[in-house]
Amino acid sequence: MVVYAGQGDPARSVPLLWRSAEPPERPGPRPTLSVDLIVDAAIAVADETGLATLSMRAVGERLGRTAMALYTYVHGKAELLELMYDRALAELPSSYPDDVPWRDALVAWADDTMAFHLRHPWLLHISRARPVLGPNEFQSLETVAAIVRRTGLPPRAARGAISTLFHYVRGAAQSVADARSAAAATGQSDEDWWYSRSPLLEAAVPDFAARFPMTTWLESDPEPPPEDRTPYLEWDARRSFHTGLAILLDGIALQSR
Amino acid sequence: MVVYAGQGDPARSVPLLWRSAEPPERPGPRPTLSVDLIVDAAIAVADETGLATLSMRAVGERLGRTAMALYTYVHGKAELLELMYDRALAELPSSYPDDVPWRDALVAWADDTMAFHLRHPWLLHISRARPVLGPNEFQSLETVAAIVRRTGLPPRAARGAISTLFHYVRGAAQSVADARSAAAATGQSDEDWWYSRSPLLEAAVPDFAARFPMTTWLESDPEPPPEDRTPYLEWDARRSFHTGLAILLDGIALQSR
DNA sequence: CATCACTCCTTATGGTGTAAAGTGCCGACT
DNA sequence: AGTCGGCACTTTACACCATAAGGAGTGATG
Repeated sequence: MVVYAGQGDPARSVPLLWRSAEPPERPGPRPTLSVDLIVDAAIAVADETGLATLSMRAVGERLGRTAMALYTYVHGKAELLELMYDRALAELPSSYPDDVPWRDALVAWADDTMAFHLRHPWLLHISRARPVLGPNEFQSLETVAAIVRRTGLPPRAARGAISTLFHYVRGAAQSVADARSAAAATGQSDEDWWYSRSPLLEAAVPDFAARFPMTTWLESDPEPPPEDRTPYLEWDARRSFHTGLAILLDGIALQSR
Repeated sequence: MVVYAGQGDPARSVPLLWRSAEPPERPGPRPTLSVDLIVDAAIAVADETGLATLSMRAVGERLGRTAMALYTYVHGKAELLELMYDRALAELPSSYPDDVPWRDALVAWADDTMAFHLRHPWLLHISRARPVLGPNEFQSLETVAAIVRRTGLPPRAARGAISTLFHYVRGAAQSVADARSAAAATGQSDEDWWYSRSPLLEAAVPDFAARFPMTTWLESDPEPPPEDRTPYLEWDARRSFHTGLAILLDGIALQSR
């Protein structure tokens, strides 16, 4: 299951996102919570235990309230997710120096964006099909666009390049995040997991090398193992991140000439 | 929420995947279901209504049984998902002609893989962090590897290229699938959705052009609209799919020289 | 014919989002 | 000063979910 953004009531969520509505003084008890507090609590829950365990009850409990208390501030879980999404994006750097070559700037951007998604892996499970239209989402687009513009590409091609860059970085982050959370969920390291399965596989498919020659070829010439104790899958994903990015940037450079 | 593969009991799932266990003749009532029937029903449910509504109950009902009846054949939902995943992959072509240039073969592969994921968008929500180790998963790797090998890249670089290609295609498919399901979920076309939001955005952020100059620049020189009635987001995603792929293949070609 | 392994069912538990209604607070108006 | 009305927050309830536990019936084998 994946969560779709942009599903809240726009008349409510747009002002909330841009904080353009000042709550007037009104009769009744003073609110003891606020949208900001709730969004912060929800992000904390998602960071710590993942989107799957992000329930209205969990967020409420973290604030010493019941789940229903949140509905005064936020119309539902969908709206809360939009707010979380845009809020988290505020963490990203909003500009990169323009006295370095665009290529270096894009590598820095990719690294930052990768690290950001790994700090908040739940972001990867929020679909970007419908933009949230929040200030930080636009700012993040603004930031890459400023770099890509320096390639000299016209707007159309720049849009394509940006979308490809986003996909690439999100895909790579997804790999690493998945590797981590799979390890956490099963309590098995990549190696444990593999060692527990490979004998079974060999038993079930004795003629593996004959049946899958190309796969066998791919697995010849293995990587040297990582020096530190980084889990293999994660290490591999990170390593290939930069080589893949280089391919992509080569392509962009080629297009812009 | 996302689903992780490779979490079932390997001692059970590997033989199930490779169908290497023949059920012996036993006393008791004859089974009226089978793993195959269940997996087919589950795939049908997922294709029709999405992974979010794929419940054990729904699969059971489609077969005229209760949810619990399935547990005799399949240990749980996680195991069922692994089986669905590997089964679906059987649809992919298992080879591409080697008398065409590798570049054309990769474009054909990408198109097929894209179309495949759009036929079964729920596949995109099954994480590939831990491989399922099923026959069709290996076959799909085998198929790309056979093409990529013809670039002349050594195994290590080929692995990187393959992983980048997979990410790219899955990412692009994700965009299109998300656009579709967002439209279905909200009952709004992209245009409806945008038209309902843009006045609100303009009201909330009157100084948009000054505040986000690069974004404004990006949106100058808009694409000509699609001739047919394809929804905009989907049409845009499909169009940029091939230009992005071209960038990527340029990069691979560059690397292999 | 009795046994016994097996399929399938009913029931129950603890989780989810959120609708509906109840409680008590407190600023604003008379 | 007293009352009123609207709001924050709670409790309760409902319809779902996966699946554990245990019971009922089936049908080939001894």
